[in-house]
Amino acid sequence: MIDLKALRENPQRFIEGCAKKNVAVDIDTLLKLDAQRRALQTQQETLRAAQNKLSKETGPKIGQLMGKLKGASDVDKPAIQSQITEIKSAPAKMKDEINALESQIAQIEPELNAILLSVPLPPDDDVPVGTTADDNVELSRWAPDDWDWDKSFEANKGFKPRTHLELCEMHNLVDYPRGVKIAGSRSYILIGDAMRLHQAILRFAFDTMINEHGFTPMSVPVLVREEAMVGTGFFPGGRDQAYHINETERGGGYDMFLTGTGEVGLMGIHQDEILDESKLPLKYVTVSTCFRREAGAAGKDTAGLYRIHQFDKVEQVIIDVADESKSRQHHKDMMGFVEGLLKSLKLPHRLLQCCTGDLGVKNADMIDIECWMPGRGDEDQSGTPTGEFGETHSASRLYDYQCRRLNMRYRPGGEGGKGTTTFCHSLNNTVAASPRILIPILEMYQNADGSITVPEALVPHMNGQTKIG
RNA sequence: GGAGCGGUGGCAGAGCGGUUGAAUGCGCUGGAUUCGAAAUCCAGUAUGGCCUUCGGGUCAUCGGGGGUUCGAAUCCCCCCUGCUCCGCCA
Repeated sequence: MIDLKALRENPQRFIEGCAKKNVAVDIDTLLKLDAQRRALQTQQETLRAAQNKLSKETGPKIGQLMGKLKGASDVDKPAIQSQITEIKSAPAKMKDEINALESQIAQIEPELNAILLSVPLPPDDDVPVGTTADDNVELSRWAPDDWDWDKSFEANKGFKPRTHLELCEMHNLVDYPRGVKIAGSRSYILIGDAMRLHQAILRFAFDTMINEHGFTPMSVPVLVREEAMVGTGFFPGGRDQAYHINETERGGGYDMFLTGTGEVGLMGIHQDEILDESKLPLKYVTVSTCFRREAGAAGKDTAGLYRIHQFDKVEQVIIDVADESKSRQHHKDMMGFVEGLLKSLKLPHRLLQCCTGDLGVKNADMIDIECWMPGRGDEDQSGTPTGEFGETHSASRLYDYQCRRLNMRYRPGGEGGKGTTTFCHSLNNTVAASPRILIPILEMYQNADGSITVPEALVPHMNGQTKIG
């Protein structure tokens, strides 16, 4: 959520932000509703103040008269009674006026809040303006010494690549038909060494974050309330993408949603809290199962392990003080952790600066990390795929957008400090999402005979196994 | 699933229809005392919104929502949540 005050002071910044992000939000209506509400609120509060003052005076009077009434003779009672009625009538009349104003405010608020929640965080000025993923800009790329970007897979390795689909079939690593039988389209079953490899990469990524980068490991809920989805910024915009469990109809007090990323659980931990500044930054890592409906992706990436409804992901999150330069540094650090991981796996990859149109509502900046996947992309004349980058990671810098929604704050100056409470900044980045990351691993580590070498870094997590097939 | 008891400020914990935004204690901040410290004493110490001539004013908030009342932390209803006991399951 953006700061309504900031919007009032500089609406142009947000209007431009919407344009850059290619998001249509009616800022004018929002400002109009906000002005209306404030005017009504001021009126109402003035009346309330008068009412409060009055009832402070009438309270004791009524008490006195009530006492009198008890001891009064039947002759005097009606007179006292009418006095009480009269005293009561003045605040009662004000109450009607206040209620009328309140119902006017209540009429405005739902629309105002709905618009406010959908106003995107303006992108940072150094994010290139663009409309689609085609406008994203490559920042850098890395490959091990034995990989030449200018050459095809075959020229690099001396044999034609098999796609991960072919490799999985060859070694009986994935069972799609049975996955679909159980759970419908985009479902799969990882078998044997594929499941071991899946667990190995997750464990390797998780351990690296904990042991080398000082992140605190967490297990968080993946089945959450709507509040957590709204708080983290996935709702209302991404409602279609989440699985919805209708508990209300079954007698529950609220519905539940399956999270599409561990970010929701991690960020939800400190919702509504005022954090101790001396304990910041908080660095959390989780491994969790992620659920995505992939609505609107019909027909896209239907084959293989690329776009699936359920997967597991190691996710990192950093929560720190509201300081742009610190946020920027964390962002770099978090990408550095991932690059370190990919380098130790010897996976060719690149950093891709997402353009404004590809950022999503909640990010000021987002950088994707894409791994080279030899089995993707167009085919050459001989029917061999020419390879393509595929997104495997996404690093987001959100400033206070998420923490404002989550009401997550800290007090500058520490406990007992004099500063006013301030919304924290938050960032998140994938560490490893599997099985998608298995695609580049299987394809890059395949040998001429179709066997797959286990990446050295993962061997310890595969009980010493060095080869598949 | 049934029964009972709870949810109050950073924490602990009173209040159970009328100057109670809330006693008291702890913690924290400032000051006094001291060569310094401990101890003691004094003062201050919730969050958010709106208005502001920037001195302040004002409204809301005692788990959440609704209701009763001139007036609700306090009474009623619904929901969330914690604990204890019983049942059920592992």
